Amino acid sequence: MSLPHAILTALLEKPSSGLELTRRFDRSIGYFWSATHQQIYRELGKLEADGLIRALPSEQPARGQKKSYEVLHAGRAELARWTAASQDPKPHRDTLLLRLRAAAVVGTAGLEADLRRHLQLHERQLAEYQEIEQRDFPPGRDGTEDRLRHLVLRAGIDLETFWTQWLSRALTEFDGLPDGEPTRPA
Amino acid sequence: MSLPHAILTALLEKPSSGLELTRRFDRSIGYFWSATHQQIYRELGKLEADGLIRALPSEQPARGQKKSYEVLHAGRAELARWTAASQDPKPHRDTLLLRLRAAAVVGTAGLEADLRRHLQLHERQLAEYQEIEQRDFPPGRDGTEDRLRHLVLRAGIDLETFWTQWLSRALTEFDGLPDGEPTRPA
DNA sequence: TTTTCCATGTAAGTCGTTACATGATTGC
DNA sequence: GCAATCATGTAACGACTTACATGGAAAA
Repeated sequence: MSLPHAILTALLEKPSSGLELTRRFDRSIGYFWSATHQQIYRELGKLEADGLIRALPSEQPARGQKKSYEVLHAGRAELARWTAASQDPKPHRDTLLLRLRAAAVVGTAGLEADLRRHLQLHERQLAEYQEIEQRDFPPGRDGTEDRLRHLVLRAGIDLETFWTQWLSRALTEFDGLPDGEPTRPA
Repeated sequence: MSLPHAILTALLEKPSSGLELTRRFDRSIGYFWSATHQQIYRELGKLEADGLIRALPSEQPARGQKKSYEVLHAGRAELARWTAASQDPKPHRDTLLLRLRAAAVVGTAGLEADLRRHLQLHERQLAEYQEIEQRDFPPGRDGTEDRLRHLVLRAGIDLETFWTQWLSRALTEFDGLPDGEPTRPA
C-alpha cells in the first residue's frame, strides 16, 4: 500500500501527467519505488475518485490528451499521516542470494557469468548515483529538504557499494571452487 | 517465480513436511526469501503435480497427517537450470526511503520514533546473524558448500550493518531538523 | 496517407496476503 | 469427553505483471 503515497509525493514535488510520472518512476523516485505506467494510471484514477488529487482544469480530459494532476488538501494530509505512521519492515526477497544457496546444493555451474553481469550493473548504478550526488548536492549548502533527500541518496550509494563489494568477494571465492555439484552427484 | 525454487532448495537440503518447511522459512532460507504456509502448501501441490517432488511413500496422505516430500530427479534438474539462468535484478522497493522522501515535502513529524524502532530491529537481526556465524562458521574449516552458505550469511550481516549505520546517521541528522513542513505550510 | 510515436487506458493472469475451515493428536 | 494445538488445506481479495487496445499528433 505504498504506491499511492509514492505518487502523492511525486505530484507534490511537481504536478504531472501520467506519462511524466512514468518517466520519473524510471529515475528519481523509481530508484527505491518502481512502478509501471499501468499501475500509475490505475492509481491516479483511484486517487482522483477518492478526492486526494484532481486533474488540472486547464486541460481537457480526452483520450490521448495530456492530463496533469495536482494534490489536494486531503491528499497532503493522507501523505503526512502515512509518513508518520509506524510500519514494520517487509521481509527481504533476494533472488541472487537464493541462487547462491541453491548452488550450494546443485552446483555453481553457469552462475559466475551472471554474478559478473550483476556486478557490472551495480557498478553502473553506483556511478549514476555518484554523479547525481555531485550535481545535486555539492558540499556546503544543504537546506532541510535537501538534507533529507541527500540522506535517501546516500542510502542508494551505500547499498550499491555493498553489492559491488559483496559480488567482488563472491567472485574471488568462486575462483577456488569446482564447477559441478559439491555433494551427491546425480 | 522463485518460490518453487526456494522450496526445492530447502527440500534438497532436507526432505520435510509442509509445516517443517514453514518453520524453516521463518529462519534460514526465510532470511532472504519469506513465505507463508499457505503459499508453501499451494506450491507443494503444484510441484508434486508437475513431477518435481513426491510425497515420501512411508506416510499416508490423510488430512491432518504429516506428509513429507522429497525432490525428484526432474526437480533437481529444474533447480540447476534456474540457478544457472541469467536473471535481471528486481527493482528495489523500500518504504522507509519513500517515507523519508515524503517527509521532505510534508514534514518529518512522527517519523523519528519509527526510525529508532527500525534501528533496534536491524540491530537485533544483525546480532542474530553474528551468532549464527560464530556457531555455524567457525574460522578455518570451510568446505565448498559451507563457503557458499557463509557468503550468503555475510551478505545478510553486511546489509544489516549498512542499515544500522544509515539509520544512526539519519537520526543524528534529524536532531538538527524542525518537525513541521519544510516548505509551503498548509 | 501510411507510419511512427505519444499518451492513456483495458484485460487476463499470477503471486502474495488475510481470513477461515477441517481432521488428527495430546493434555487435562 | 473437551480444549488446545498440530498439520494441512480453501477461499477471497488485492497488488503487480504482461499483453494488448485506442485515439491523437507528427513525420515520411
